[in-house]
Parts: sequence; structure tokens; C-alpha cells
Amino acid sequence: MDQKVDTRSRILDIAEASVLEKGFEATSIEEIVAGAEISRGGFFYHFKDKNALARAMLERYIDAENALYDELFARARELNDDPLHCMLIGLKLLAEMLEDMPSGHPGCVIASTAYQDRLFDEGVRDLNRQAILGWRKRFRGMFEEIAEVYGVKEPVNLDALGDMVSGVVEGGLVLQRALREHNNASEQIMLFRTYLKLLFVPKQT
Amino acid sequence: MDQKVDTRSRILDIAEASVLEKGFEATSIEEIVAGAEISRGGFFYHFKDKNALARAMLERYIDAENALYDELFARARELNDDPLHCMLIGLKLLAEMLEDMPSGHPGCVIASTAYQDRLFDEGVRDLNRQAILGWRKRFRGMFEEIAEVYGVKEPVNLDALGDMVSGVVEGGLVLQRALREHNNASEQIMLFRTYLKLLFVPKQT
DNA sequence: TGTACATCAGTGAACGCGCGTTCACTGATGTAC
DNA sequence: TGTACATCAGTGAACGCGCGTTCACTGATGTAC
Repeated sequence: MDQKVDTRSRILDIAEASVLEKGFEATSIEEIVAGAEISRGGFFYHFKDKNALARAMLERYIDAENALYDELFARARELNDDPLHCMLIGLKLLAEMLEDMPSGHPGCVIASTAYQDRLFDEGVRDLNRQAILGWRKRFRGMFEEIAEVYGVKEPVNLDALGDMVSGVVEGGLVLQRALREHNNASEQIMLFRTYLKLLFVPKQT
Repeated sequence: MDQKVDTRSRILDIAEASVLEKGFEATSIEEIVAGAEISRGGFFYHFKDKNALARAMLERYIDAENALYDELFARARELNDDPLHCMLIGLKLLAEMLEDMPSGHPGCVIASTAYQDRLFDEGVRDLNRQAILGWRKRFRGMFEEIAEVYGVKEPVNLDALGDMVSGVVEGGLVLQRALREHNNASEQIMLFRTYLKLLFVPKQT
């Protein structure tokens, strides 16, 4: 049982790293089993085919990302009860986490999948969609809380603003990969944070 | 001569569309030549190997994107001489252009390449890097002009702000692809525009 | 405590298919004299 | 105006290699009686 979990997540680790560097099609089962030190047959014991690998990889990534956001913003809420400050602290924690990764964040499995989606079945594509919709809902909810306490200096669509959190992260990771730099994503998050500080102003009652 | 140019760009058109949907590795020469109605040998008359196709595709994409930005912001400058308003108009034109694409912008070749960069040689990767650095320089220059005339409400790094234009576009396109919606990129650009309106304020002398 | 059987987590050889690439050839157009 | 040769823009058959997948088998561990 312990070995099973171990092998399975070793496969997923290796696959994820390779997919982010070369794409899904170019990630061969041969190289995965070589890295995980199992035989070809061993791979197919854990995943019925390559598409099942893609789905498992995405599911794991989305779960991890959601758990991270949960944790980050729960800590932020502990530090400050005001919804705007909670948001700002959470974003700062996210930026710091990205910056502290020794060789930079390797990129987002969702973006990679989105740019190769014809390779996958409808289920995988929907997983991707639901993940982004989930983040929209999460951040939209937080912005609604903020808007109850603060005024808005310019009218904005809160769904779009919620998407902007994901968009800024995704965009930052693309820049980071293309530029071969390490801190673009955290820098972009910090700029977005400044945006929020300018956008939301104390309500005058 | 005319036929040559025609076949070559037909190949590039088909390759680009396929790369954005499936990635570079999954784009086969077989399907390209079927689409372009030539034989396998005909492909290799135009490109010495598949890497040469990748490079030509990227070069063409970057040139087109630069030409588009040139044109958009030249028109914006015609409409308003003030550097901030020129920026705001240019971004609006960009957002409108993205929105007017009948089936949505298909995505960015640079992002796709960035997420598969181990497939390419150093030259291709550098092309990608230089393109983004070029946009950083372009937009940073525009923001410097703005900062000469306007004050800045919160301190920001102008390089990072320049990158944010590319980042917001890239991020918006990832959202758009993952969500299978059409207007996320233009929406994100409009939000960024609001950011700039809040950030730059008339200087009090 | 011993025996029989089932399940788990693989091994490793074999398969056929599709891929990128090469190459000898071709017919149309362009150029030199 | 006619002839010889060169270049352009391909054709289409052939190549070998690596890919995803299947399958018969195996040895270790778990469960029932």
C-alpha cells in the first residue's frame, strides 16, 4: 500500500515536470518509467492509458492549488479580519511563496493543458474549465466581502476581477518561463495588489 | 515566386492553428501537408526540418504582433497626443480587436512555445525571450513618457508594469482557452486600463 | 498453525503503427548566348 | 528566334526508429477456514 502510493505519485511527479517542459505528447511513457525505475507494464498497472495519466495529473494539480489557496487565505484571515487586508496579505504570502521557490515555479499544468486541449477528452477539458471557474467564484466572493465594507473608485465587474487573480498568475508564469527569470509572477502579483489598494477606498458614510 | 510564398504561408497557417490546439510535437508533418495539399517532400523543400518550421512560425508571429502594436498605438497617438490617453486608447483598440475576432483569439504562439521549450533549440528559446523583452521595452518607454507628465499614486517598477501588459494579455488568453469563452482577454485588458487610470494622476505643480 | 486461494504490484517481450527524414526524380519557368 | 542549361517547386516511395499498448507471467502479501 505504501509502495503503491509512492510509485503512483513518483510517476505523476516525473510526468508533471516533463509535461511542463516539453508538453504532453512529447512526454513518453518510456522516459517516465525510466525515471520512476519501473517497467513499461508497471506504468499500465497504475494508469489504463496515457489519457488517464493526464486526468490524474490535472486532478492532483488542481487539488494542490486549491489546498494552497485555502491555507494561504486562512492564514491571512488569522492575521487580519478586514476583508481587504486579508486579500492583500494573502496575495503577499502567495508572492513570497513563489519567490522563495529555489529554481522558480515550474509553470501551471492548467495553462499547459489549455494550450494542448485537442489531445484530451472532454472530461479533461472540463476539469480545466471547472478549476478556473472555481477560482473565479473563490475570489469573486472575497471581492464581494470587500465591496461591502469599501467603496469602489471605478466600476468593475467582480467576476472579471476574480478572474484577474488567476490571469495575473498565469500571465506571470508565462513571462517567467519565456524570460527564464524567477520572479516575474510574484512581481505581477504585487502589481495587482497595488491595483486593489487603489481600487478599494474606505466608504464615507 | 507567388506560388512559393503562398505554399509557405499556407504551411505556416496550418501549423500555427494546429500547434495552438495540440502543441508542437502532436502537430504532424503528415497533417500539415494534407491540409496544404502538397506532398511530404514538398514540405521539406520549404523547411529543412521541423525545428525550422517552429522558428519560422515564431518569427512570423512575433513580427505580426509587433506590427499590430505599432499600428494600434500609432492610431491612438493620432487620436490623442497625451501619453496617458494614448496608452488608454491603444489598450481599448486592442481589447476591441480581440473582442471582434469571430471565434475568439486562438491563443499565443509564445505561450505555447514557452510551455514546450525543451523541444526547441536555444535559438528558438531566445527568440521567445527577445520578443517579451521587446514588449517590456516598448511599454516601459510609454510609461516613462506618461510618468513625465503625470504623478504616480503608488510607487511601481516601470519594467514590471511594462511586463504587465504582456502578462495580462497572456493570462487572458490562457483563461479564454481554458474556459472556452471569447472575451476574457479583452475584459482583462479593460481592467488593466482601469488600473492605469487609478495609478496615474495629474501632477500638481 | 497450516494450507489454499486471491489480490497487489509489478516484469519484460512482443505488436503494429505513425512519425520525421531522405532521396532520386520531374516538369515548368528563367537565363545566356 | 532557337537551343542548352540552371533553378524552382515540388512528387512519391522508402527508411528505420520510437511510440503507446497488450499480455502471459511472477513473487510477495493478505484472507478464509
